[in-house]
Amino acid sequence: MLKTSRIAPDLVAQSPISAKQIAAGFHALSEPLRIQILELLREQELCVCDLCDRLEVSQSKLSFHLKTLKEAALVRSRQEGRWIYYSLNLAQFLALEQYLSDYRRFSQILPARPCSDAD
Amino acid sequence: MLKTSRIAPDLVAQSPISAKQIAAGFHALSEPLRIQILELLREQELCVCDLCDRLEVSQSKLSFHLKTLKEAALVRSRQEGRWIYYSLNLAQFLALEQYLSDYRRFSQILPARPCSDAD
DNA sequence: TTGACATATCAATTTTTATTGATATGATTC
DNA sequence: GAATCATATCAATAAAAATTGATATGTCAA
Repeated sequence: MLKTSRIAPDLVAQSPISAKQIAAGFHALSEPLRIQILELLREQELCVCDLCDRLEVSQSKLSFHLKTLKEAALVRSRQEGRWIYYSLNLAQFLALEQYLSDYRRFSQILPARPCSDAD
Repeated sequence: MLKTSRIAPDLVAQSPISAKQIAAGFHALSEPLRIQILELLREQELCVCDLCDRLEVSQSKLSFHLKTLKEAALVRSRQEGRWIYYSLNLAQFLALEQYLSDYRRFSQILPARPCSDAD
């Protein structure tokens, strides 16, 4: 059985996510650099300059991808003085996870029917 | 608490998925028409001509997107006479779902640290 | 074995996304 | 307020993905 941990209280009871948000979310997850960014943010909140250093990419490039991630709601940002800290928005990860799990849980997978015999 | 159903026996114990497969999977999920295809396949296995009819899209276009989905292992195909039936590959949905759930389950989310103070 | 059908593939084009370098914005320090 | 630093945005270009129409491949039925 899948080892599913309990879900933290601040992650439950999200409003239903739109198809557009779903697509944006998966799109944001489909780029290697963005995945690297997310992996780093798993460990801790980071400011843009730290991400630049660790990933060895230009600031402008990073800014572009952070924007994509933020628009997809996968990350949040927070300003502190002149730094802007980025962190994961786990609620959105959960929303995408649940979208996928619905396939597994609610798909019928009927046996084949003769083609063009559909209702 | 999340209502997680038991996982069917044929879905467990997958070999670890590569980063490339993850990215390809999410990329395949990031396009509206491909999402529509998957939604239709949730209900039943379908041949290309049925999908064409239902989605009102050209055969060549559909073929292109089906290839993307297949390369991402989200769907399978099976030939029967001159028809090719497509169906969901739920194991891959599960793999992506688990990739996402690891974020939720194993991310630390430490409080901010002063920028550039990293080890 | 010919003709019709289902699907895949290809080449050309269009559209979308990403990269780059330069500049703008806004906060901080002197 | 001038200089500096962190970050965002912009315009131009490059690269990747999608669309289209045409053609190829393989199956079936007559």
